[in-house]
Amino acid sequence: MNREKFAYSSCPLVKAMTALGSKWKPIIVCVIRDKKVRFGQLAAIMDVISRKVLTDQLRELEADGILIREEFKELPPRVEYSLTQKGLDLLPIFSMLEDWETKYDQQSEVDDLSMHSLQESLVVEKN
Amino acid sequence: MNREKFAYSSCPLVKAMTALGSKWKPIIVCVIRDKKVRFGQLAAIMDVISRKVLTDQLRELEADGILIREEFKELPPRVEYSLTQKGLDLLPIFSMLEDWETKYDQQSEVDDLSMHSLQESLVVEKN
DNA sequence: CGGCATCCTACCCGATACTG
DNA sequence: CAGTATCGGGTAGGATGCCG
Repeated sequence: MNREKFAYSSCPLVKAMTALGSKWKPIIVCVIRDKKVRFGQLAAIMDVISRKVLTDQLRELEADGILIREEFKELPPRVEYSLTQKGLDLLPIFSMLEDWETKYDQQSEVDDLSMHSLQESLVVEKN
Repeated sequence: MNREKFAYSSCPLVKAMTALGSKWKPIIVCVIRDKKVRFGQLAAIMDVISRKVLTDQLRELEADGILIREEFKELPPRVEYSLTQKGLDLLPIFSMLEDWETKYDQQSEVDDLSMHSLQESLVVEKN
C-alpha cells in the first residue's frame, strides 16, 4: 500500500475497530467487567443476542486476547468468561465513549441503562 | 424491552457504536481532525475507500452531528468537511483506542501509520 | 448447560458508469 | 470537482434444531 496515502492494514485504529467494531463486542466486555461470568448469565442478560452470535463473538474476543474462556469438565457443564488485562484496559475507553454519547444524545431518557446498571442486572441474574 | 435484562435501544454504548462502528468512520474523523478538508483530499488520502462509500459515510456522520458539510456554489464545485465539537470530542477517545491497540499488538511495526502521520499525509496532499 | 450445524436474510461495501 | 445511480457479492448477524 502507498505510504503517502493511507496504510490501511497497519493503522492501529483500524485494527482496534476491526477487533471491537462489531455490534455486540463492547457490550459483552462491559457486562463481564471484572467478574467471572457464565455463558448462561451472558445469554440471559443480553437476550436480544442469539446464542450463536454470542458464541461467535466470545470466540473472537478470546482469539484477540481480550477475554479468557475457562471450561470446567463437570456435569452439568460450566464455562466461565473473564477479561484479560487487555480487556480490562478497554473499560475506561468504553466509559468515555458512553459519556460522549450521553452528553450529546438528545433522546436520552431517565431510564437509560448505563454500564453500571448493566452490572446490577448481572447481580440480579445470579440468584 | 425487559429492564431486568438489557435495554438494547437505550444503551448509550450501543448507540455510540452504531454511530461509529462502521469500517471507515473513525478513520474519517481522525483524518479531518481540526481542519477543514475538501472531499477530494479525503478521497486522495483514503484511496482504498470508494467514492460512493466515502460519500455515504460522510452523510451519516453529518446526520449524527459529528461533522459539518459546507458546499460552496462555485465552479468548479468545492465542498469542505469539518468536525463539530461532538466530533472533536471523539479524538482523545480514538487516541486512547489507538494506544491500546499499539500497546497490545504483537505485530506492531516501525512503519505503522499513527493518527499523527495520517495528518502529515493530509498536509502532503494539500500541495 | 453450553454449545455446534445449518440455513437464511439484510445490508455494508465496492465497481462501474454517468452528471451538473 | 464532487458527487449520484445502479448493480451485485460477501459476510455479519439471526432463527432453528440437535448434541454430549
